[in-house]
Amino acid sequence: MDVVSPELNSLLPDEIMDTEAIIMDDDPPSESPAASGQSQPSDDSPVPMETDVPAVPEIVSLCSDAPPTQLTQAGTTSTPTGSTLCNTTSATQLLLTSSTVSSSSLTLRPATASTLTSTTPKTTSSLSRVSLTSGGLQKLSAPFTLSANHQIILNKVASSPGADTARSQGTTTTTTTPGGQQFMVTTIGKSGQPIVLQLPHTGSKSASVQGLGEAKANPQHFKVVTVSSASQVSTLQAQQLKTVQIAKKTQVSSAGPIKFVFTKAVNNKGLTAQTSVSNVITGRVLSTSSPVTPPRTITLSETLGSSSSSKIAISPLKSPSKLTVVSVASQVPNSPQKSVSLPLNMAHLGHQILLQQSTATSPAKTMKPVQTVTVGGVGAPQFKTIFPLSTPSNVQQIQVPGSRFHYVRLVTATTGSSTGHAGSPITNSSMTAKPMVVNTTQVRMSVPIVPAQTMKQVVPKPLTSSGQVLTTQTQQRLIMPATSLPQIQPNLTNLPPGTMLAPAPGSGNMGYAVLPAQYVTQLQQSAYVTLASSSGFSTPTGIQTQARLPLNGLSTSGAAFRPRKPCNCTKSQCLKLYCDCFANGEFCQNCNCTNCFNNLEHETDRAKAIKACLDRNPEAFKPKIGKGKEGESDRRHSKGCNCKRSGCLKNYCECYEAKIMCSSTCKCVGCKNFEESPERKTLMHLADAAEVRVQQQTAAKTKLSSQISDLLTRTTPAITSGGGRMPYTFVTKEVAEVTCECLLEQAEQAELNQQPQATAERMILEEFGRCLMRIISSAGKTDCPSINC
DNA sequence: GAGTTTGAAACT
DNA sequence: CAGTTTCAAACTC
Repeated sequence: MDVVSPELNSLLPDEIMDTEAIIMDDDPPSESPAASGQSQPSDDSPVPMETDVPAVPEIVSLCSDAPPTQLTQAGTTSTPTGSTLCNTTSATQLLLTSSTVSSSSLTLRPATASTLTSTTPKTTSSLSRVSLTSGGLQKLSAPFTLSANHQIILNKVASSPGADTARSQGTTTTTTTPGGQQFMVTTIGKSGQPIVLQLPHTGSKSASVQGLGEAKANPQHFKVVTVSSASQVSTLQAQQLKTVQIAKKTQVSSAGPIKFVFTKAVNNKGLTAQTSVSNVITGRVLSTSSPVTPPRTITLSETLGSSSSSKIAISPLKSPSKLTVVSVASQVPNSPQKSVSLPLNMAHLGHQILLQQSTATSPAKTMKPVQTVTVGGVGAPQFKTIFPLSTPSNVQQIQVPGSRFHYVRLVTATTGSSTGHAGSPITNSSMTAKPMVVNTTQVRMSVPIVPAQTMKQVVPKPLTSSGQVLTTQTQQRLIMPATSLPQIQPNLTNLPPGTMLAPAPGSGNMGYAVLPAQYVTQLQQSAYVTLASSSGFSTPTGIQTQARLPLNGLSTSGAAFRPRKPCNCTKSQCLKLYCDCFANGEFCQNCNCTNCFNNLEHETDRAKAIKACLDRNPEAFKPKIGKGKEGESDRRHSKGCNCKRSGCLKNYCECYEAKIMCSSTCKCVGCKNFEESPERKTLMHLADAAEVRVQQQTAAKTKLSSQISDLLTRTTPAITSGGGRMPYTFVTKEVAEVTCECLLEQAEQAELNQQPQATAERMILEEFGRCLMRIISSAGKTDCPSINC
């Protein structure tokens, strides 16, 4: 069974791995009776991450739109398709992402998809259709408990008979459908906390129990994994966001594995009934791919009128892979727009997040383009990543002085109905399980990005039919790096800025492509984008459109970004910090390096290299030039230079190169890079003078160029018109004849006077000079200059 | 453009 | 942690 191993999970940060939020501790018994009966109060206070998201009561449900105090329709456990998670309480919403591949046996029909988010009683009936290939009964085993109200309670305390007892930190429950599908619910993190999944009522299906080992026999697998959490701390409240993902594993079908991403927002603190809920998916999608089919990622997200958004993420990769998807918000139609501030400190998280953002006023059926990108060279491992089709308006570039990176602020294109408030607590709209709205304008997200340049070595592959992204999501998404890379995991926060971990084929748990954020940006600008509308599921007005965007990022506005100097590495394979590209968390592109491994084709090696660098220096990928101590406004080198011979007045010195003074942190010898240094002042003056010279030269060139252009403009018509002719045009046949006569006359004079030959030649030349002068002088006077000897 | 210098990174 | 080696950029000619 391809499940996140406990060892791997144990490496995940607590912020991510903490599944406490799943527990419905705060849920009133009336709201989740089953949960109350099974759950255990958690003494562990959630570890809020450095975010500003107000806390929201933790609610885990498998479908939305449940009235605030009303339990949702309970169903059978037969929906490994994970179709619906009903939010039984107001606080937290489990965002379901379901996916399907059209070519696979796992087919999700529009009608089915529409029911995914339906919270109405119809959900139950429609869910039966939602079941992917198997509509059979589900087997539930301890600690998988099916409550009376059709809630699946995952008691972490209890261990599944078939499960490995060593998994003390979580339990895994496998549920198998009659059709052979198997879906596993595993809780990662702290034990003793049940997870309550409230399922819609399908009526005819009973739960059965199956051990973990049985899953292997099943051709298809669903993996529900509580992957990670992202908590955000605001001045008011803190919120933990967790993700439950279900990955469907097809055995040998043409379609690749299908990943179901369940997103759950975990609230640590209770909120008022009208507090909106924000969902953030920070989990990983565990998927396996068929060895034959190309990677395929399909994301389906939809929001119905009063339902929460559901998403399906299918990413059949060639090998077990992980994809972190962050769902920031969903929309709340038919309800007052409630905003949720989800500041995500990228630096803190060390992740790259693909922000999914909903438009506040758009109907639930509003589609947000989502980009699926397949990258990798020919024959190289292919990667699929879901990217939002971000409009330029959603990204604000931020210039950080001294930073070698460019930052962007993801901005929500909120509409007038959006009522986002900075720092405002989350207003709960989950009482009705409505999609949540995130005002990302408040997202304190700094994602270092890099100029979107054409990838020399890695070119996004055009999507084929298998690489489409179908989405009904109206949210902007952030893809967070997969957090399960053991080697990198301990230092996730120190990954290269904007790094995203993407699944890498054939590398098992190592299979991650550490994508520079800029690459994502580049992909966003260059990759083919498949636009799909969820309305195809919910409304007839929906359209599915595919738009091909230019592959070359240079053709986009992103090309205007800072061009990076190409490296010339020869021995480091561009996997050492010697390489500026690598040190900046960038892929090499348009470089002059040889034997370069700093690309997606060698993502495994690259990941190892990153890990090695982080092991040596956890700060390796952090900007060296940062803010000084508190009170110091000047930038300063975080580590300081160690110059010996340059006097810190050459670009060998990192301080000087960064145009900053050396500080006390420097260990340089003979430093002259300080404020009062006369050498430095001289250099500065020289530099200023040089700059002035350059400017003057530039201006002169510009002026000269302008004059030449003007001259050509003036003279060109003159040649044909006769006015203002070029000088040579005055040397007509007549003029030449006259001139020759003059010269001959001089020769005759010299001969008559018996002048020496030298004198004769001189006389002739002088006459020729005079003739030329006459020609020139008369050029501007008359059209037919007369030359007289 | 080739060769040298330099200092950070990597290694021991 | 210090000393040495490696490396690529900066610099010089």
